[in-house]
Amino acid sequence: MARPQEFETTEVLRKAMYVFWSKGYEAASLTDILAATGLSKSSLYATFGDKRELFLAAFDAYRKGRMQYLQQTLNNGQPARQSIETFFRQGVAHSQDKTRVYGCMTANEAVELAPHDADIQRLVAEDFQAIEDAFTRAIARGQADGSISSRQEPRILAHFLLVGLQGLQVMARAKSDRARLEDTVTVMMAVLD
Amino acid sequence: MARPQEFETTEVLRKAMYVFWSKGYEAASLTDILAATGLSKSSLYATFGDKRELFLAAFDAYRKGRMQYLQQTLNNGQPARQSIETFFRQGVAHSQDKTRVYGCMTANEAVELAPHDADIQRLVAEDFQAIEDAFTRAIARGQADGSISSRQEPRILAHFLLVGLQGLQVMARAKSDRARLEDTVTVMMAVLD
DNA sequence: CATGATTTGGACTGAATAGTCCAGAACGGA
DNA sequence: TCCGTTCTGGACTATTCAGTCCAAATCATG
Repeated sequence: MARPQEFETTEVLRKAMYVFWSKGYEAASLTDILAATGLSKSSLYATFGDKRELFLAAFDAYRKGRMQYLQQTLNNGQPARQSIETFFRQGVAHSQDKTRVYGCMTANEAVELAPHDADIQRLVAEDFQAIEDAFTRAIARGQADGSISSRQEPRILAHFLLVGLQGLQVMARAKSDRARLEDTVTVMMAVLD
Repeated sequence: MARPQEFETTEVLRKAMYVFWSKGYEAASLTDILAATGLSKSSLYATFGDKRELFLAAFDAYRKGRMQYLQQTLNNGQPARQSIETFFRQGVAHSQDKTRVYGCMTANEAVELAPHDADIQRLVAEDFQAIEDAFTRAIARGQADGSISSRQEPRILAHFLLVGLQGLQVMARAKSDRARLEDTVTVMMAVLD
């Protein structure tokens, strides 16, 4: 029974997320975020609280979106090995798309904030764990469907893929050469044989 | 024929490097650096120029020191495979040492600065290239001395190790579990077989 | 059309930031 | 001892930062 909000909360959060993802927490000023979202300071503070709270909401949105994409790709109906390879190949392709943000926000925050912020460290660890779990399930499936011939424990292979993924994200963020990243994905996939 | 400096330039640079390495460029304030080095503002500005110049000098010192350590470890007289494994095992061990800075400064700057700073991007790329080159030489040596049985191109294996190294550095910076990192090193080394 | 709840823009604050500058201390050389 | 050069501490500036606050605009409801 009063004036309605002039913006879509989730849309604004998505735009703020891109700013944090692209620039990092410290380098993303409120001015940047206001410009990207088009909100006024009062609206932003009323809706999301302070910068840290906004960041936590944005990081949460990032992780949710990413996990959904990961799950979807790993369960796309193909044999597990191909699903995994598709995920990595698409990641490398995205890393060359100039319209996208380079790298992975979780890896960025692992580097920028985790060492000095216990809350972030926990969130990052949870996200790493979730990625590892998803890989673990995919690998177990691949060992069952015959697409993965390695008999190594799925969890160990999954952690290896997680580490490789983070490495690729760092390289991608530094705008590394695509062909080399592709070669490395090939080497990584061969570990599953 | 005048008053001498009261500090050792290289020692001060080393201390400043640790601040940047630990906190990142943005989060490392001049106040932090002055406290860590014990210098006054005038001395710091007179000796190193502004914050960016100081950072570049510190980053340079980091890369030099790190490359020296890498070369030394990769050429420690053992068969190449063991040299490489020693390098990774020591890296994981260091990542658990609370008196040390977590992670790798090059990986940190790849994440924080490279996407928006062409100079840093170039320095990071050069450093990655230098690491890859060192791995390439070690792998070629290992294929010659029989310790590495994979006949895959040394450069491709080297880039794989580089990506794995960056991934381990990210995980280490987020204080990941040591046992899992060790398992992943084992998987990575198996790629050389 | 009037009321009242809610949003919004923008002025404002206090703290922290990088960087400048200079007066005076400190010291080597004569 | 004195001179001249260099170093050093700290005051100072201008800017940017996150965050607060309130008056005015806005809109659903009656």
